[in-house]
Amino acid sequence: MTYSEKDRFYLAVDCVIFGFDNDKLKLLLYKRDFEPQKGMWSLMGGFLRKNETLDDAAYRVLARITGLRNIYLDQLSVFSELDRDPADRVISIAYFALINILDYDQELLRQYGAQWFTIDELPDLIFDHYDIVNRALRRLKRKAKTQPIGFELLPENFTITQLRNLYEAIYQRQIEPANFRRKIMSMGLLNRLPMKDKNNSRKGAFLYSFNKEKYEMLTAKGFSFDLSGI
Amino acid sequence: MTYSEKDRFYLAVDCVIFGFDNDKLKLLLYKRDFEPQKGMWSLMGGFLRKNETLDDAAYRVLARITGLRNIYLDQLSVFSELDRDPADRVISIAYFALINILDYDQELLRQYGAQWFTIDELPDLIFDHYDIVNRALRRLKRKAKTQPIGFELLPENFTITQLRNLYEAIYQRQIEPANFRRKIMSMGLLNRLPMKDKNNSRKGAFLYSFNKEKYEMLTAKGFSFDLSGI
DNA sequence: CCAAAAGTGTTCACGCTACACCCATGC
DNA sequence: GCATGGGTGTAGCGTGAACACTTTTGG
Repeated sequence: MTYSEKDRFYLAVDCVIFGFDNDKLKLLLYKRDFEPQKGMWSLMGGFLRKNETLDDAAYRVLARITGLRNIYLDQLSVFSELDRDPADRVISIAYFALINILDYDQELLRQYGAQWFTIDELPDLIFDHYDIVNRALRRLKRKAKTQPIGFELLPENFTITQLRNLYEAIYQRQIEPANFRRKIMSMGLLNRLPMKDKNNSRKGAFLYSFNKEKYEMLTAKGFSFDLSGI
Repeated sequence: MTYSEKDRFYLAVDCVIFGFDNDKLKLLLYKRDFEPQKGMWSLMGGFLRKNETLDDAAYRVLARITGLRNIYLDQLSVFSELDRDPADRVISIAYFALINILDYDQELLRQYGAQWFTIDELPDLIFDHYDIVNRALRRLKRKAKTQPIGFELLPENFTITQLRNLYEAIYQRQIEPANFRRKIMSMGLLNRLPMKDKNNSRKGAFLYSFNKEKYEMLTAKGFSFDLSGI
């Protein structure tokens, strides 16, 4: 081999999996099932294998715990501190994933000892996983302003109020309902459905779905999703 | 070792090195000095070693070609396609670096066959390095709006016009001089020096330096650098 | 005095903010 | 008919865009 004299390393992917439940942003964690630190809470992860890319590995890990494919997944960054894993040198590529919390496979979660935690009530995590989560949160906040990734966290159909609650959870502050509604509607990316959700009011709130095709069409024409001024 | 049955991989860092020369954004490339593709233009790179972090490796690579330390350096992303390097599976962590083009060590550059290229007149590059450059450019455009990284590309002292030329090069469009000046001055991050630069006008333009201490102080108080509305 | 770049003033339009107000409906 | 969340109207303010204008000084 050309590079045979060079060092080689173990590579892992670790996934920060976000979900949104009513009005709280949540994180999916699981109890690590091998040494070291077996039994501690951890991000869902796994080692990279010879014949897959890092994205492949991340999707594999996610599918294993959630049973889901076609999840929103984004590479976050690499963590390579020498002693981040006390057992051996492992370089971790962190990913962050957004999933609709209602979609996951309950049975799989139980099997893996996985659990959803509210973002500001996290347990202790192994290694540098807490740093990774913080970085993922920063990334989520940044990206949610300029890309329509929020919809990945909601069910197919949602009310404007639900959407606003999601952004309030991400940015941890109140958003003026009237202005938020106008802003999001003015982009013309939501399809209004003929049904109303009457769980929260007598009047009922219209349900909407995100028009991904229109978003892609507009994006190709130079449109940019932008909620920075909310 | 705990993980002995797992696969291990070669890891490389590749650095996208930006510089700014008068009114053009430039990239530092070098002629690859080992097989495969020896003699082709390439990003400056190297393999990760056992006892260093990825950041260490990137600084080592940069110091080798430029002779500089204390360079602005930022992790970009990981490239792990199976066949990106035809010789063997190598996973590359791309970095992007910003340097003041006047600072570099000419002798080292000559020694390594390195050369500055204008960003829109790049030669053919090995492997996926062109993709890496494109990603770095996008990152630079994004980051320059919300962080004062432009100053890394300029000499210690600069005129407002030079600063504007830099942003025009990054965003590849004209910026209204009057509005740019007001915007940048309103942040209060520039120290005006008692000297004028008379190279470009009879009247002369005041030189300024970036007040990093003040930036950090303001940032701690919640201030955000923001040129998004330029 | 004049050219040419540095730097200032001013108007306009647009978009966010804040808050008042109307709407629909189950009880 | 009234309480409740859904949804609309609107005045005011801040800021970017555009461009006219003033300043400085070497030739």
